[in-house]
Amino acid sequence: MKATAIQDRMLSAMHPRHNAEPPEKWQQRKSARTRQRILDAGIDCLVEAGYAGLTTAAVATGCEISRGAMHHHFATRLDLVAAVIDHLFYRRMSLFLDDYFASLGTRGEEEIIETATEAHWRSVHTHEYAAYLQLAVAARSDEELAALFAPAEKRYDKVWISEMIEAFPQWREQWDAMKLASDFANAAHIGMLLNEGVLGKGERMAKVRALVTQTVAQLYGRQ
Amino acid sequence: MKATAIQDRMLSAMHPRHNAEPPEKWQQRKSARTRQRILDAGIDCLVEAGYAGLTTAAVATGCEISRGAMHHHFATRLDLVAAVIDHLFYRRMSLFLDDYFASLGTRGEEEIIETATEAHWRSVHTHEYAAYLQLAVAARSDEELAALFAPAEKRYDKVWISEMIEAFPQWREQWDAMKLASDFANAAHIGMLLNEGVLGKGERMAKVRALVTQTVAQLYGRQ
DNA sequence: CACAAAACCGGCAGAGATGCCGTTTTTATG
DNA sequence: CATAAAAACGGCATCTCTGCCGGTTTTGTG
Repeated sequence: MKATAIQDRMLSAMHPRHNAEPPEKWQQRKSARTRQRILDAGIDCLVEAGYAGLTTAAVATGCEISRGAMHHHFATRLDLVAAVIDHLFYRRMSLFLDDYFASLGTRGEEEIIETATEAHWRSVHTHEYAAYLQLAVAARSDEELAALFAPAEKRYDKVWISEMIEAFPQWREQWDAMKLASDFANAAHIGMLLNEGVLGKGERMAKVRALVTQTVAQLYGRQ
Repeated sequence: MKATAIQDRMLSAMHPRHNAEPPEKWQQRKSARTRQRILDAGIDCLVEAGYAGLTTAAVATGCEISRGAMHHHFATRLDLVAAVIDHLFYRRMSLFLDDYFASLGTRGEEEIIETATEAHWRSVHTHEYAAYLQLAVAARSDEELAALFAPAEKRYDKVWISEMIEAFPQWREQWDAMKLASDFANAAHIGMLLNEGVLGKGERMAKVRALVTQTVAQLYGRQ
């Protein structure tokens, strides 16, 4: 299906080895598997204990390897952080695309904007997004982290925009509106997530959500 | 002027001793002054090094007192954190009100919504808001902190809503729109702040800002 | 002025994280 | 099977933060 092609292209742009064939030797596969487990554990650490909790010790414990093995894959904490960041953006995009394309099939073409907006709102509630939030805020007060995080974030944005344009060539006249709608929904949904403690998950939040969705729809000239 | 009355009422609701007269004895005044310096240094620490950087040692260094004196005022780190949270919300509201009422005078009554929205956008860029953001995100992965932060946040929200209503009794028919607009602008502006790394400070951000302001205005039936 | 109380000082041990390194186990190669 | 290379292991010194505590200086009181 076409969705897969778009997904592959976007994910390849996010991660060079996205659709590379797995290595032949068992040793290399094992190493890659361990590396993945480390990165997944890193995301867990971020969600459960924040950026300060992303320690080499905690990650090693989290995926049940020794600190020695940890050090074999990532010599310093910052090496680990850099790898976690890449892994995180890749997974974030991957998960969103899976959910979006899956939900596309269940609704009509005329509801595509609502579908996309709702998928984005769901994506904000994922494990991966929680980890992203921790990094984004930590990067505001940690130059070392910011030096790694800012470029990754910009790359994610670039891939997002360029592929959004390629995915909807028929909406050429609305590309500007599309970009603005994306920026707007993105900002609004982060803010709503952060204010969930005050807004709750009931009617008060629903009203804000409805307003955001409606504003997005208006940008596309709908009502 | 009337502004001062509203400000006093709101700030009193945020802080019991808002307009209490300063203590007579020099010792108590000195103690209170030191306490203030500690809390201000705590906010600085949050901004510069995040919640993990809000350490007793760093704060003591920041306001040039000994760790002993620090311990005299706040026995444990958590005591300090609790006090910083209260201080922070108080200052956040205080700064916003100062800015808002000051800018009210410079513009016409018919631009009151734009004035308020712009004041809020400015408030998001303050030192205090940066510290708030660090706490809000840290609280998502730290139960001890959340136990202190969540109630403070809810109290701030409660004061905000009730006083917003008292401040604009003539808009009785629009209270619901007012609350929604407040929630919406709040969420949007946080999100925009967090995405500043991607949106930048130029035209791209300006477009989102304009969209938010326009959406708020529409809620009040304007446009 | 004497005495008490408050405010402030700096050192100590414990806990946890970091980076480093020598060693052992597992897998690949000739 | 022998040997090399990769992967995983766990201990060590160091650093920082924490909580605690005995001692000192400054301010208040009779």
